[in-house]
Amino acid sequence: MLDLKLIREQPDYVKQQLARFAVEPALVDQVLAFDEARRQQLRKVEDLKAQRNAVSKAISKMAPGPEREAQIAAMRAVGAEIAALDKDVAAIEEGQRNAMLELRNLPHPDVPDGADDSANPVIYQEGEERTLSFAAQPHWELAEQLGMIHFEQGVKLAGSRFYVLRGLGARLQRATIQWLLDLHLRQGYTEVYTPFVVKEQVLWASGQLPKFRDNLYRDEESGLWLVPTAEVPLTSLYSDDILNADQLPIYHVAYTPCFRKEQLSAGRDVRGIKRGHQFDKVEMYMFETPERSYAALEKLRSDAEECARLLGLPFRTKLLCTGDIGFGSAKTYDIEVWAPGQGEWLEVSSCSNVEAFQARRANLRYRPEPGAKPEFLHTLNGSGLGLPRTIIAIMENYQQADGSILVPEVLRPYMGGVEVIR
RNA sequence: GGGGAGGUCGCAUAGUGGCCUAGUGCGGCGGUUUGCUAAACCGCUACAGGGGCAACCCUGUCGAGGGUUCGAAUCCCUCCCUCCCCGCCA
Repeated sequence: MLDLKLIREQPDYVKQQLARFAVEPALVDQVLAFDEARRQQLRKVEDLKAQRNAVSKAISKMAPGPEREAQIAAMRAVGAEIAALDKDVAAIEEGQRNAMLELRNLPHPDVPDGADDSANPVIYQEGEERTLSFAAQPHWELAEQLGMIHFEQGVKLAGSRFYVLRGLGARLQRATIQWLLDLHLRQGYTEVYTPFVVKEQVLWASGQLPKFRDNLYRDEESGLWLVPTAEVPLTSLYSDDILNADQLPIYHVAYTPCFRKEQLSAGRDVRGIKRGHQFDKVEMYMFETPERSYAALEKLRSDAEECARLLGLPFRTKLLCTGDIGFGSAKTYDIEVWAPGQGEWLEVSSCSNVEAFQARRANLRYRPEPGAKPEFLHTLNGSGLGLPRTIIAIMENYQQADGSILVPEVLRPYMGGVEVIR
């Protein structure tokens, strides 16, 4: 959610920034109209309430009689008026909130204009788009030959875009998760294990709703939704709280499965495990002061890059342009690893500073100084890393001419010392 | 699933229709006093919204939402959560 005060005070600036995303300026005017109407009605109803409070108090001290009855009758009328105005105000506030929830975050000055992902500049790269000395196989062939992934069984259990990991395939994923978590602990994050289902409000807070409604699984009976990323529960960990400045920063890391319907990308990436309805991810999440949040974004990015580096995967980092950056984000880096079997760069991490966008939605504040007014804090999120794609890159980069796969050195202790999958 | 007890200010508690502008204690902050510390004493002690240049004033919030009433922490309804007892069970 954007700062209402900013919209009120600099509507033209807000419109101009939103125009970079082809957001209609009328949406901003709509918010302003609601705001004006709200204050107008509020003034009326609050005056009436003050009057009623004062007269009611006077009534309590009056002796029974016609004068008292007259005042009670008068207040009965005022009460009816208040009820009508209260209803009015509530409707206006709901309209305003709904309009506010539809507005995306404003971009950081660094964010370049661009139509789509092809306009994201590469700002850093380690390793290259290498080819192997033999004909590289895509991961779905390698994994099936080695018995690491069973695609048909996944379909049998849950339909298309589900798969079963087996043997060293399952173990490789578990080892990678474990290693990633341990790495992030060393980098200064506190591990968190959250529910994998959440209330609807939690999805509004992180900004998945309203935009991704069709991409989320939910249970009608309980009203609970399956998380599409750990970012969702992590955002609301401290919602409605007021944190003390000395508690900040808070850095969390969480492993969760992620559930996405992927209806929006039906037909894309149907082979292999690149895009499934269920996948695992290790996610980093930061709660920071506004002054430090951009320094924290650089740490987040560097911590995510370290994952790819230590796994020995060629990677590059892009700065997302206006055409590709997420709804809530002010600035986002994507980290991609090279997959020589498929011959493409795979996005394995997306590191974003959403500034106060989620904090406002989650009512998440901190007190800068003892006794000072609470302020919204900044939150950041970044994958570290997304599992299936990391596994794809490991399999495709570490494949041998004979179809076996070397286990990256850092993972071997987590694989019971297994060095080669064959 | 059944039965019972609860949810009040950071914590603990008081409050069964108007004396609540939510009291008291603890903790916390500031001050007085003081060689230093402590004690004692005094004051402050939430969040949101609206009005005003400002001092300040007003509105709302006692788990949430409705209702009754001139007036609700207090009465009624629904829901959520916590604790205890019983039953059932991966």
